[in-house]
Amino acid sequence: MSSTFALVDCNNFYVSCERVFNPGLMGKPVVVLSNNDGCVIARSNEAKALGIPMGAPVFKMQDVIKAHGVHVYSSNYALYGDMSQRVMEALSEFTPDVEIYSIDEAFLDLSGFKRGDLADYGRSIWSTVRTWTGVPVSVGIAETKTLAKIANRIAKKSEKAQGVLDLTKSLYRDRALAITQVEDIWGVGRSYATFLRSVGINNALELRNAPDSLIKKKMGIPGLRLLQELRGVSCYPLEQCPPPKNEITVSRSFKHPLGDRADVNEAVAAYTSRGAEKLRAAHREANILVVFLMTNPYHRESRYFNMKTIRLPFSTSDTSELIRYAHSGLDEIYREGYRYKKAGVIFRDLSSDSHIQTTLFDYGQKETSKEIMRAFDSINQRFGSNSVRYAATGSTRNQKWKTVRQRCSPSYTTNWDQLPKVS
DNA sequence: TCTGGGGTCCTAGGACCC
DNA sequence: TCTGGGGTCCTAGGACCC
Repeated sequence: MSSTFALVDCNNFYVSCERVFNPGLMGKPVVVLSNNDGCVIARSNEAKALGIPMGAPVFKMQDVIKAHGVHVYSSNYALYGDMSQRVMEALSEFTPDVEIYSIDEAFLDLSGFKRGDLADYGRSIWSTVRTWTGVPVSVGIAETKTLAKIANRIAKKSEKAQGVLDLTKSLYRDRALAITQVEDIWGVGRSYATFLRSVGINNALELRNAPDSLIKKKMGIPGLRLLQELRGVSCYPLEQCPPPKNEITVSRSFKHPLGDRADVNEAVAAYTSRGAEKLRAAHREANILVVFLMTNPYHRESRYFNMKTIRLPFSTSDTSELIRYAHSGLDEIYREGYRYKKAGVIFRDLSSDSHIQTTLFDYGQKETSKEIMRAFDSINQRFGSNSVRYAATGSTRNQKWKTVRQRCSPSYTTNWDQLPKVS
């Protein structure tokens, strides 16, 4: 039996979240910025129409923003994360087989459903999510995830589709593929798109009909899978419980470059501490710690990048231990005389925290460390993150490396003090 | 002056071992 | 003259996704 997937994707998600709590933004150009208010990472349709590209540095867009009164927001992840949960809960009403693919997208397995009813079902999903959460979505339905992506994209853009497109009827499929340019296909990025165009493949239909050997040569196994998916043969099944993480990264750019070792030390300690929290939340421990450091890559002169990989003697998620290793790695890569723009830590080769892998002598110590970490996490959970912190992360008043968010909306749904007020 | 963050998968090449 | 073959582990880098 062939499979059927629906892809439900929130329209301009971050902007839509802002609009739910500030309806005055409806119909107006709105953008949401990345950390440090650096780049544009979400745009309303009106902002797209003004030619503001995805990822554009905001300082380059100042003229357009001023001229058209574009509303600008810092990203408010507490709000978006919470809204995302509400959307996903609404989706789970329609089938238990939901894969949360990203903060604003989910795949639904609709394989058991009758073909003729799919579009109606899609419309029902569309209106339910909108009514329950206020967030507009698009729904694409097809035999594979890749085709569902294509259907979704057309559903979002076409007036006629009204937010829902069912491609399981082969009548429409070839036409849909023909109007989908190669760079808009899931799995085709800039470099593959350039290659495909260079061999005369310009849209998804031409790609589907291309010879396997040609694609395999340049795009490898993933390329072959892509061909199969376009032909309606599903290669990517629904993944409901995501496999355990293999890697955890915490890194940030600094608003202003740092030339002082003490500041970089603090930042690295803070990122390590956050990473250790993520490890414990995922019930994982790290065997490898990587610390890295870089100057501003957009500035040609005096560029520096370096990283140090450290294999830990045994796996751990203990904050103070990890900070010690991160600092010792930093010792080896830190060079005086540079102004650093970004640093980070990566935990690799993660193992489960359920088995204790250490020497007999360390056993008692390990138990103590685990208890301290449990207490640390539960205090922060109860009283808000950073209620207790490690001294190495510096005094909050002087953290020069701290990310800046100057135009942030309130945490309407996750903070009692910031609930929306109706007057 | 001002340019995000966090992931995954795949491939190639070197070191090392038997 | 003729200089093996294969496996594993690691790292780096490239490609993609949101």
